Amino acid sequence: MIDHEVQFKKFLQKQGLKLTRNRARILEAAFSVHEHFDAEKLYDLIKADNVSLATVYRTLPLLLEAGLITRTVRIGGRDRFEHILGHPRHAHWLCENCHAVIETDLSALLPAINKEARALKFDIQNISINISGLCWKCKGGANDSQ
Amino acid sequence: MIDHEVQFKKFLQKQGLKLTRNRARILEAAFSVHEHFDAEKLYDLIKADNVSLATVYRTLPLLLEAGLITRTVRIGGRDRFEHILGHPRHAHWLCENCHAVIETDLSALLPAINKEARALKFDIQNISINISGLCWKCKGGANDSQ
DNA sequence: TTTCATTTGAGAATCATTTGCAACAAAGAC
DNA sequence: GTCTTTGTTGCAAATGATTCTCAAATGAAA
Repeated sequence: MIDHEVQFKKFLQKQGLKLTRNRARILEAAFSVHEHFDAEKLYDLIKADNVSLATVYRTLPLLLEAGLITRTVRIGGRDRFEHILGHPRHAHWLCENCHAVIETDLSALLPAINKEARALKFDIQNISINISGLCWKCKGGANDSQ
Repeated sequence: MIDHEVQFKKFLQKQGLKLTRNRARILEAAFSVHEHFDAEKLYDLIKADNVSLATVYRTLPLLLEAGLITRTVRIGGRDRFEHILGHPRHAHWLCENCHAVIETDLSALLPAINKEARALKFDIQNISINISGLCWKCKGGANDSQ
C-alpha cells in the first residue's frame, strides 16, 4: 500500500471509517494528477469504475481533513484542489486575463509565516496563497487599460 | 463625495458606466462594514432602500475590478469580501474548529512577494493569503486529537 | 422632451455541491 | 457460515449561491 494510502487509512480508522475501494480509487486519482483538479475532473478519471460523483464529493472533505489534499484556487465557480505529498506547498499566481495559473515555491515566505504563527500560537494545517493580476503575456496586450 | 466614491466613479466612467444611487449605496455599505462581508450581508444593510440582491451581485464584480474591495475567505459556500481603502492588506488565519478569523499584517511578507512578482513579470492586483489550522484556544481543547 | 444606452427589480434559470434513502458491503459476534 | 450492526454508495431530488432574462425605469445628452 502506498504511503498516502496508509496515511488515509489511519485517518479514516481514527474516525471509525473504512478505506473502501472507492475511496482508495479517488485517492489514487487525486495523486495521479499533478496539477489542480476539481471534483468533476476526478470523476472523469474514475467513472469507468462505477464511482459516482456524489462519492467523489463525499470523499473530498475526508482527504482534506486527512491533510492529503488542499483547496487552492476557485475557478469558474468550482472548488479546485491539489494533492500535498511530493507536491511542495506553493503560491498560485492567477492571471485575470488568460486564467493561466503559475506556481511558485513558498520557501521564501515560510520563515515569516512560521514566525507569525508562533506569535499567534496558531497551529498551521494549510496555507493558501493566491495572487491575482496580469501575467507577463497579458500585462501589455489584450487588456489595453490598467 | 468621499474618496472611494470618486475612485469608483472614475472607474465606472472609464467603462462607460454610471455611478447610480444604488451603486453608491452598495459601495457605502461595503465601507461601513469593518470586517468580512458577503453579498447577503450588504443586501441586509440596504434592502430598506429598495436595492435588490441581484444588483448587489452585479455590483460586487465592479467594486472588485475597481480595486475597492477584495475577495477573501470563502465560508459556508459563500464568497466573502472586504474593502481595501484604510484597510491594509492582511493575511487571514482561519480556525477550522471555532471558525474564528484572525488577521495579521502583510508587511512581513510583501518584500518577498514583490520580489517574486518582479521575477515573474507579474502585475499584482490582489493578494489573498489564507492560513487554516487551529487557533490557540482550540489547539489543546475541543479537538482532542491532532 | 426625445433619444439611446445603461440599470434595475423580480423571478426564473444555472450549476456546483449536498442530502435522503434504499440497497449494499464489511467486520465481528455467535 | 449466518446474524447484526454500522458504515458506504448510487441515484435522484434538494439546496442554495450566483447569474441571467426581460420589460420597465432611469440618466445623460442633445
